[in-house]
Amino acid sequence: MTYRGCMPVDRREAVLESALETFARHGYRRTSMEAVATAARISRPGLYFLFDSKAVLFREAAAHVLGRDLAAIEEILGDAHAPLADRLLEAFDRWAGRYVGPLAQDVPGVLAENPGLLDDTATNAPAAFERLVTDAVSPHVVTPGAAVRTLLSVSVGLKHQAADRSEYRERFREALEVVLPSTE
Amino acid sequence: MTYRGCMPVDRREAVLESALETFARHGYRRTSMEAVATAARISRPGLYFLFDSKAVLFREAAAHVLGRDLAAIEEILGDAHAPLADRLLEAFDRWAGRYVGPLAQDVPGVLAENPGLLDDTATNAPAAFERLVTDAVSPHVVTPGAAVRTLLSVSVGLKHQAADRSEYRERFREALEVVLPSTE
DNA sequence: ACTTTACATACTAAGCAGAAACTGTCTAGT
DNA sequence: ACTAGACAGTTTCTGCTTAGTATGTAAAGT
Repeated sequence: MTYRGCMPVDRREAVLESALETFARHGYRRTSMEAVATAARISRPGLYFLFDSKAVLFREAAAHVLGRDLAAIEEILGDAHAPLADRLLEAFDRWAGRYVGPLAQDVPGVLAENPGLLDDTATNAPAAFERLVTDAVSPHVVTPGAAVRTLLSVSVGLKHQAADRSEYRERFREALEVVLPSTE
Repeated sequence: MTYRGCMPVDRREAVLESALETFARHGYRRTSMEAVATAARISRPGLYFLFDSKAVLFREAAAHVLGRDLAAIEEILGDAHAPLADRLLEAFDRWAGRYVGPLAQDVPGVLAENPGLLDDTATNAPAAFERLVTDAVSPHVVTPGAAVRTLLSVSVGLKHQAADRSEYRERFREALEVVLPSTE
């Protein structure tokens, strides 16, 4: 967006990513700016130089990471060469599967627990994801809306049922075979 | 089991049902034996006459209610006249849908929060439900296991997504249409 | 087959003061 | 374009005391 710095890779982005990681690990409230600064290898006043407050930092970190994920998902789904089921599996894995399991840090969790801190980008991200998936599914299925809503429910359910990411992927692939009747 | 009383309807059963209702409303820990006794319209020492301890009462209440539910579900699914989708909708509604929403008391919740208090009947109830559903689905579907596991994931997901029971039912019916390709 | 009353023991919730930690800011330095 | 250090004001945590409540048992009654 605007000019921000002199580093080869924008420093703000690196800080945003490590910040959300830290927030996700311990929760928003229990994560101190000191901890975020240490994880980003800068000083705490330096962190306040980059972001006006803890709330702003969290808001921007959430928007940044969700934006990245949605962009990656859009690219995955746009690759018309791959089979639809494969694209959907990778899209849902990126959206939800990678956050499944006790080892994974729960990014969606920390976002859900602090809805008041999020901006429109973050709030609308789930709807944006649903639209991306619907667009990808539409050409292949008779009732895309119902199919996508069902897949979203499966994903939410698996997030609670699956013990880890690989189980999420296995079970979601199975669901895709059930929901997409021999597409292709 | 042993001889228990003189009432036309076994008093223990009435107590068990009102007890689980009370436990579900406030949680196990925060429900006093006094509250259970009052809800059952007996005295607290009278409650101890019927059940040796609070833990035993909870265990038996859970087993009793789950047994009732599974019996009702078995009957619903066994009615071969009704279309499969209708039977499945009613079965899942009874198993999960009726507990969706802020007004509903969360029986599954209080069971999940106190796993150490449950006996085998209660612990095995989810597996028993899955078997009942699988048996009902098997004659109509090529991959019954996958279809049932998917429906279970949808149900878990909807429990978190749906605002109330009627939304659960609508969305689950939609999922049934997606999963069961024009059965019948 | 229960009820009422009562009791010992254990747990838990409430309040509260002191300690600690956190946020946001500032200054001085490089 | 930052770092180091420090500071005021506020929020959170900790340990403690005390009061309230819960469990399980028992006695006596109907």
